[in-house]
Order: sequence, then structure tokens, then C-alpha cells
Amino acid sequence: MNKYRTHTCGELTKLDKEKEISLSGWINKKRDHGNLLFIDLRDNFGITQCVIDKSNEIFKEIEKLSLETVIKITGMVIERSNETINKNISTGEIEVKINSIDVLGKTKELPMPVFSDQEYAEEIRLRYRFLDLRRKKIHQNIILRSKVISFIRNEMQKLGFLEFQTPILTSSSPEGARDFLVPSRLNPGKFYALPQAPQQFKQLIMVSGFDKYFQIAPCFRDEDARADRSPGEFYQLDVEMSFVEQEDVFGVIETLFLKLFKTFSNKKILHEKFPRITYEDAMLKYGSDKPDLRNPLEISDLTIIFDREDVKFDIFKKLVKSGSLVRALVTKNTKDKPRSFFDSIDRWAKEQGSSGLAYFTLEKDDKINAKGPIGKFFSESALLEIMKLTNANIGDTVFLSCGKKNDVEKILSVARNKIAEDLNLIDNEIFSFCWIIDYPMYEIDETTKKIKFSHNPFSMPQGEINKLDLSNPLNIKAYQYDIVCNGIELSSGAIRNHVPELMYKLFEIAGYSKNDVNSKFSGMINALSYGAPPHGGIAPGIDRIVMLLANEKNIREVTMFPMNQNAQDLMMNAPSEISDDQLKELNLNIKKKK
RNA sequence: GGGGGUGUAGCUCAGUUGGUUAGAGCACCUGCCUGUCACGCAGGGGGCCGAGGGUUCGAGUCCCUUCACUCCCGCCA
Repeated sequence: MNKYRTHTCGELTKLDKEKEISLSGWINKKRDHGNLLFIDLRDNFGITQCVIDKSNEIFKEIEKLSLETVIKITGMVIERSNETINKNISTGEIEVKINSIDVLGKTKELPMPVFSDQEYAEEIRLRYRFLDLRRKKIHQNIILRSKVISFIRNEMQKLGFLEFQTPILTSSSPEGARDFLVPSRLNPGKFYALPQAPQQFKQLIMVSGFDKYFQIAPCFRDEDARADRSPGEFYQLDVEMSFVEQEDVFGVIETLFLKLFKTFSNKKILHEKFPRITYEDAMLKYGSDKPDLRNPLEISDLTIIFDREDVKFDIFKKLVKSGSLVRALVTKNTKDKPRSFFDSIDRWAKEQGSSGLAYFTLEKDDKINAKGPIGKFFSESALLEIMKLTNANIGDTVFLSCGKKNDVEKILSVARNKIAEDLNLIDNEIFSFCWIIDYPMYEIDETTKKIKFSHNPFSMPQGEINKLDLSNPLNIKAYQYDIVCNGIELSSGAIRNHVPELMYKLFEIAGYSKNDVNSKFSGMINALSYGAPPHGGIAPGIDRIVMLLANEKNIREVTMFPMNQNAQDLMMNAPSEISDDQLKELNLNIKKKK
């Protein structure tokens, strides 16, 4: 085809036998028999075994080439004999008898091997990302990511959405995450911010009358990393639609996700119509607003049990009197588990910073009784009531947590995952999607004790716009929703508030004056005053979707050039210091530390 | 900002109760080997045991400080 190759390393078969061909690629592996040498040549498309023996005068030269050298070989395709076929590779029926080679790219000694399934320290992988990316698994993950993004683009266009770009240099917003800031040379002392999401722009696109928009949008947030959260930057499938209700948004995403996940994975989808779970229910039953529905364990509230005369567990009773809650997790048929199993869970819970998990197992001889450290505190009729409230049966174990609502929710949520893992209750061959709906508009800030927006301040409160009762703000629910898969939050979204007068009122509750709103959200509030359509949308995280499809637990495994946990790019050496000249031009001074 | 884990050869790791000259596999170098596909065999080079301080006759090992990577909490509308 060109001077480098006639074929790729993944395409030759016995149909090509006797052909004179050329291939270019990396030396993946050598097997040197002294007078006979095999070279596995690798490119993006596959691996082809090439062979040469000492009868060729270049044999000695080839023998010396080190792994990962880039070479071009020319030679003839030979059909392999039956005993020597390699069924593990697509080109395993043939090999190429080398005539001549050209060295196209030499290599220094490798800091990490490419041909190996071994796991390596993150630091070395990130510093030599270009080597890491040659390795099979992550190479395939990145290709998957590309295909997923193309697929999404294609489907969104088919669903009638238009793709637009929005500015990268924009203005800082007061709500939410920390901004990345960019100093302005032409406007001394002023800064751009990189968008945390194109939130205001996508709403402006609706006000501009484009009806349906999407974008594979880069988002920038200066917050600390997690395994499923890149520091700095990530991508969202940003979606916004005009003249829609919540269910219209759900419809689009369910259509897209079902197609997407069926196309790129063989895992079963638990509910094809994604369950709608209210925020309140989710917090009660799962202790979390991102429940993993593959996990069958559910939490129930047993607070009222500890008001009973025939329950003598005084520690909990006292706490309940002073406002604490008691909630329970039930494990099915665990009566024969050794004592160490329960104690290790209790110990684990204490390590998580809770006061531990009390437990008892339900048994029956002549009457029902509870076995375990706290079993003796419960009468038979109290146990019957507990069984009713928790759906527990004889042989099941009841784990109890007592404390403030937030703490109980938190510990039981992680305990639910931990116990399910210990008991091997989670089917890894399933995707369990659900919608979490009816988020409260406001919540109390734990530190300031003031009312603040619990999610997106631009969300539309539920109820008729003209008849909203704003006197009990904590009771107001919003048309605000999350989509969750296997316990991973893929996205938040909302029907937006497109009524400026209402927005002023809602912001006032959170402590923002009309002037605050006008100055901080000028672009949007102004636009909403000139005929805004009702609209709403969502923004699923691309990286997390690919993570699920690639079956990876860490977002760096599906990100081509990620930063490390301290938001540094070890390969490009970013962030880096800049010259005094640059600082001067930007009107900046750096405060020297100490 | 806080808590946990890890740090020994280029890479992945072992290293006992504190005890002589710190080991293995892969990679690299040399030699042998014509059917391997994680080829095999023999030999070799390669170490500030993350860094600094301390305890001790003696520290990879014990103590303190610190750095790096990572996981978690806070944070992420």
C-alpha cells in the first residue's frame, strides 16, 4: 500500500499464503532459538508471528533488536503446519518468513514491560503512559471509549438532537465546585473560569430556540480525586430538551442506554424500564441515593420497637428517647455462620467510625428467640414485630445500627455493600439501572446551619408554579433526578426553572438577594426574561459509562492521559511554574510560601 | 485538611526474632540451542532497602520525622 506496509499485523490468513508482503510494527516478543528466531510483530490491529533462520545473512542483526523496537519487515506469508497453529491470535494460521527488515524506531531500555499482564505502580504507568497504552487491556479500553462516543453521537442525532460546542473560557460561578481559573491578559486582575459543566450555556441554547441539544462536553472541577472521579477534567454527555417533562428526559436516556449497553456488553440489564425510586425511599431502604440494586439487602426502620416495654436494650432505648433512629439490615439464612463472621462485621463497622453493628439471629425451638450478644433483650412478641417490619424469617440475622439519621444511613449503606460482598450476593454479570427522583430543593448546611440548595439551584420545584407554598422550604421537592447504575452515579439532571420571578424567590430562601442573582447569573436570568421555553435535561458521565462497559473500577483505566491523585500530569509535567515574563504580562504576583 | 495501605535491582516481588557478603522471576549483556508462541539451558552486570534522624556492638527489619504513590473521609450544585 505504502512504503511501510502492505498489510496490518491483524489481517493475514492462509488465503494470503505465498504472498510477498510487508508489515510494520513493534517487536512484542522474541523467541530466540539460536539458529531460528521468532518475532511477534504487533500493531494496533493484532500480532503476526515472523520467523527467520541463520541462512539469512541479516539473522545476527535481527537477533540483537530489543523488545518494542519499531521495524518494517518484508517477507513471504507461509501457511503453518497443523501442529504449529496458534489458535489464540487471528493470524495464527500463518507466519511471515522474513526477507529483510528496516529499523524505523529504536528504543532505550524499557522502564516497564509492554508484553505482560502484570499490574504496575500507577506512577510509572502515568509517567510512561505512551508505553502503558500499548498494553493490550488498556489499549482496548481506549478503543472502546472511542466507539462508545461515536455510537452516542450517532444515536443522539437519530433522536433529533443537535450537537453544539460551548465556550471553554467562561465566567466563574459561585455555586458548586471550585473553579479552575485563567487570568486574562487583556483585562488585568480579571479571570476566566473553565466550565464545571455547560449548565448555563445549555439553557441558553434552549432559550435560543434550538429545541434539543447534546454535546460530549469537557467539564472542569478543582476538587479531590476518587477512584471513579478524575481530578480536574472529565466528560459528560450533556443533554438539554425544550417543552419536556421529567418522563420525556427519562425516555430519551433509557432508549439510548439500553441500546448502548446492549451493543457494548453482554451483561444482563436487570430492569429494562429503569425503576423510579424517590430520594426518601432510597435513603431509607439503601441508606444512599446511589443504591446498587444488584444487592438484594434492604434496610428497615425499627425505631418504634425501642419504645416497647418488653424490649430491655437500654442503650438503644435511651438514644431513641433523645432522638436517635434504629435501622436494620437482614441477612437471609445466616444462622449457621460462625460467630467470627458477625464479630468481624461489627469490628469492621467500628473501623468505619460508627459505634458498631449490634446483631442477633432469629431461632425457634418451642418459641421464637433471638441468639447473639443482644438477643436476650427482646421478648417473643417484640421479635414477631421485628420480623413483620423487616420481612425477616427464622434463621435470618438482624443487624442494628442506632444513631442520628445521617450516621445510621451512612453506616448501613456501606454495611449493605460490605455484607453483600462477604456473602457473595452481588451478580457481577448484571447492570442495574434506576432513577432517583423527588430530591428536596433545599437542605440544612451542617456547618452553617443555614438553608442551602441541595442540588442544582436552577431546578424547578414541584407543584403548580403560581400556588407554591414557600413557607416550609425543606418540604419543597424539585424535579431533580439522578440516574444510577450498579451503585455508581452516572448523572444528575433536572427540569429547569425557566421563570425569573420564581427563581428570585427560591434564591432568596438560600440567602441570595435579587442583586446577587442578577450579577452572578446575569447571562441566564436575563435570557429567561425574554421568553424562555420550559426545558430540562441531564448530563451522564462518559468516563463512568465506559468504566461500566469495560468492567473497570478505576477511571484512569478508561482515560487516555489521566492525571494522578494530586492533579499532576507526570508525563507532561503539569502543572508547572511559569516565567516571570509570563506573570508580568498577566499582572500576577506569586506569594512565596514562607 | 484527616485516616488506612504501599515504598527493597529497569519492572514485579521475597527478605524469619535486629546478626556475616540483601535474594528470586522478568528485562538487559555474553555463550549454547532450527518450531517456539510466557521457548529452553549456562553465565554476567545491575541496590543510597524512598529520604532524614534516633535506639543498638550491630538496622532492609525497631522508634520518630518527612516525601512519593494509592484507597477512603471531608469536598465534588
